[in-house]
Amino acid sequence: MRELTAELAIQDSPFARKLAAFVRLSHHDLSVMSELYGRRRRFAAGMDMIHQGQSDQCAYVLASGWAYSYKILPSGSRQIVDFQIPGDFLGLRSVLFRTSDHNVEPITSVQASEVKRRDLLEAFANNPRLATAVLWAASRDEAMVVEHLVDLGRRSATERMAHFLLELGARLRLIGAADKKGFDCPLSQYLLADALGLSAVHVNRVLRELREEGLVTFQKGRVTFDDYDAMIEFCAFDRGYLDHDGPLLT
Amino acid sequence: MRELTAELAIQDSPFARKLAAFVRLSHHDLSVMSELYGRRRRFAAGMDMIHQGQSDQCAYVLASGWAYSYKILPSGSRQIVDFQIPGDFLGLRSVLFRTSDHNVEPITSVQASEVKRRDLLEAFANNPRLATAVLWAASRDEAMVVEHLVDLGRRSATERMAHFLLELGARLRLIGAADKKGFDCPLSQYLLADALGLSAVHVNRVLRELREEGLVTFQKGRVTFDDYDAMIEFCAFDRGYLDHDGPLLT
DNA sequence: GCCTTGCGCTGATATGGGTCAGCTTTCCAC
DNA sequence: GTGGAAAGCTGACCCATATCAGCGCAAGGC
Repeated sequence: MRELTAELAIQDSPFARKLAAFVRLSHHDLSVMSELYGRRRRFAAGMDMIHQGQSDQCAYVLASGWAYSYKILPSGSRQIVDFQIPGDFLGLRSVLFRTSDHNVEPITSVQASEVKRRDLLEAFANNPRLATAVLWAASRDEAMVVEHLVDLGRRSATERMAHFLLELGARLRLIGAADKKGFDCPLSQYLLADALGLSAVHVNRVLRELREEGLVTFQKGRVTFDDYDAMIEFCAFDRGYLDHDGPLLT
Repeated sequence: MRELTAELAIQDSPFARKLAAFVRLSHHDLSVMSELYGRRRRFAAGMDMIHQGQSDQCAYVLASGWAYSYKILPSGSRQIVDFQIPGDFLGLRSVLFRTSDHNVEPITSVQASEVKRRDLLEAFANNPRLATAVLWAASRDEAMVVEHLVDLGRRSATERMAHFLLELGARLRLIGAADKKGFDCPLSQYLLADALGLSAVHVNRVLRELREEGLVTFQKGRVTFDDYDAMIEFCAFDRGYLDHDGPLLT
C-alpha cells in the first residue's frame, strides 16, 4: 500500500510527466524511479546549489521552484546557459564526469531530490528503458543549448525574446505549468538579459515592443500569449522540436 | 603480426592521440578501437555527410580533413555550431538518439571511418574504460558549445575571434596539428563569420585589427600566433579547460 | 512612517557591427 | 594565357543595441 502511494506520488511528479512525453513508462519503471530519489533538500533563492569547479557526488531533480545555470566571465559579466524548471535534471553531467563547469543557483525557493551517482548508474544498468528516457531528456536539453546558440548568433533581440518565451511555454506545458494562454514566470528582466545576451534596459524595450505589437504580454510575473500563432510566425519557432502530443517511443 | 600493425596504426591516429589526453589507454583498449572502425569513406568538400532530420545509423570518426556542423534558419542565415578536425567524433548524438538536429558538411576533402551503432554500444558494454574516454571527449565537446554560447552572448567581436583561434589551436595541438607558433587553417572568412555570429566584412576588419595589434596573423590559410600570452590575456582564455599536459585519468 | 533596495521603465547619446558597393587577388578550368 | 568564380579587402553610411542617468513603485526592515 505504501509502495502504491509512492508510485502514485511519482507518477504525478513533474519529472515523470516530462519523461512520459518521451517514453511510455510502466508501473515498474515508476517504482524504480521512486527508489532513485534520495533525500529531498530545500534551497533558498540566491544560495548556490552547484559551484563551478567543484566536484560533487550528486545530482538533483527539481521538484518545485526555478533555478538557472550560468557562467561568470573574468570581466564580471554573466551568461545564463539555461533555466531549470520542475522536472528538470540538474548536474547530470557533473555527476557523470565529476566536474562541473558552471554554477547553478535557485531563482525562487527550490525543492530538489538528490540522486546519487551510484544509484543512477545502477538504475541505468538494470533498466535500459529508464536510461533511454533520461538520456533522451538530456539530449533534448543539449539540443536546446544549440538552439540557444543560434538565437544569440543569428536572431534579432525581439525574435530572440519571442522565441525564448515560446520555448519556455512549451517546456512548462510538458509539466502542466502552462497552457496556450500563458504561464506564471518568476524571471526578472535582469535574468532575461543575461540569458539572451542583452542589456536589461533593452529587454524592457523589447518586451514593450512585443506587447504593443499585440504578440505577448509579460507583466507582474505573468506571461500572456496575446496571439500565439502570430508569435510562432514572427520568430519562426519550430513546433516540432519541443511539442509532442504523445510519447515518441511506446 | 597483422594485428600489431593495425594497433600501431590506431595508436598513431588523431583519434587515439586525442583520447589519450583524457584517459591512459592500454594495448587492449587500442585493439578494441581498431575493431570498432568500419569501412573508411571519403567525402568531397561541399557534399553533405549528415543531414538535418535524417535518421542515420552510423557515426564517423574523422581521419583527415575538416568539417563543420551547422543549422539553417528559415530566414536563410546559417549558424555554425562547431568545426570538426581529425580525431573528432561526428554524429555521436545522432547515432545514440537516431535523429540528427543539424547538418554536417566537409570543408576540405575528408576521410572518415564509419562506426556502427551496434558496434559502439557493444564496445562500451565490454570496455567501460573506452566508454569513459569517448564520453569524456563528448562531454568536452559539449562544454565547448557552452563556451561558444558565452562567446556569442558576452564577448565583443574581437575577443570572440581571439578566443576562437586560441581554442582551435589548443584542439589542434592535442592531435599534433599545431604548436605554440600557429597552425594551418582552411577556414574562409565566411565560415568564421557564420560561426562567430558576425558578417564576413566584419571578420575581415577584426582579423586586421588583431594583426595590427601584433596578437595573431591569419593569412593564406595559416594562423600565426604573434604574441600568445598577450592573446590569452586579451580574451581571458581559460587555459585549464582544454590544455592538458598528460592524461587526467591514469 | 520612513528609508532602503530591487525592479520596472524611459529618454538621450554613443558605438559596435551590419549593409552596400566595389575593387583586387588568387586560382582553376579550358 | 585568359576568363570567370571565389575569396580577401576596404570605405561610406546606417541602425540595432549598449550605456548613462534618472524617475517611480512596491515590499520589507526597523
